[in-house]
Amino acid sequence: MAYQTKQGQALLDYLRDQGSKHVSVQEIAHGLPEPMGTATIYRQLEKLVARGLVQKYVNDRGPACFQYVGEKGENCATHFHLKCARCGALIHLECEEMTRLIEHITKEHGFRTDLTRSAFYGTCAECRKKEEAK
Amino acid sequence: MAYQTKQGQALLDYLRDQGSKHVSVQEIAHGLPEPMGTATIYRQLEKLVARGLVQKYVNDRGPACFQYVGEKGENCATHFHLKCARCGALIHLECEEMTRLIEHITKEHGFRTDLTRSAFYGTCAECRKKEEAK
DNA sequence: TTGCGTGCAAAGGTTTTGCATGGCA
DNA sequence: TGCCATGCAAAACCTTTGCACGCAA
Repeated sequence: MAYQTKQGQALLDYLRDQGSKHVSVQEIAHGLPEPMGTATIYRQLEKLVARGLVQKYVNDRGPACFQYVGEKGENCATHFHLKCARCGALIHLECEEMTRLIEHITKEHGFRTDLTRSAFYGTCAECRKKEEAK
Repeated sequence: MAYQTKQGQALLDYLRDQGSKHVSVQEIAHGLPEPMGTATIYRQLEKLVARGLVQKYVNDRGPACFQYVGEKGENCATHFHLKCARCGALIHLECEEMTRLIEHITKEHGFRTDLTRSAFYGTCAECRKKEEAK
């Protein structure tokens, strides 16, 4: 049903190499060892997102970013993300308080949270220091 | 420093009438009593967002949405939002557990969360029922 | 009178789509 | 061989910008 192509493989390899970094389609196009059509990148990414291997983030400005999150449920579905609106840093948060809250929301409010698609936006510790220094 | 124009007033009135509903620029253009240039809508919205009266949400697909949130700190900065990825419903959540978590993140992780820009994405109670019924 | 706000049209950038061709199974 | 994937170019879309004119202060 789905063919295995060298483009698809190259893209997945590339994303995996980036670790938890967020990359845009343009960055991908420049970073790939072999040139690849933009349309192909978009179409492949769509498949990877559908398979749950890649996470898509949309930004207020500029292009969307993509991040490799590994096999389904392997990592980013079990913890939470804090995204700094100032420097763009993505902080992975694994803490008990968080887990407890998600459970609370599921049980008391009937809302099933999708951790791979949710994040808190705000200011990270680093940037807070910079702001206060001003 | 900032002029008061009838366009600006009309836009604010319109948004206030929509309550906590999310509307796109196109919906605004169609909903306003008097026609208004698209560029003006965007420019006015930018100002309202900067003033904290309006909140902007970017979506995976399609145009961004805007929501009236009232005077600074009046309401949506004090509680949290759950957004259903299936039906688009926006649920306003005011609960102690949530407040406690935000405090925890601020103190223990040094991250200052901006509640007006953060939301949990997932499936609401209504849609979960529908899914289970299938 | 000053200069910000408006409206139109054009530009800009990102993402999608159509279609002929290429390559996997 | 049958069909999905690719690539190119064009289209579609949302949003921003330039510029002349209008209007608030």
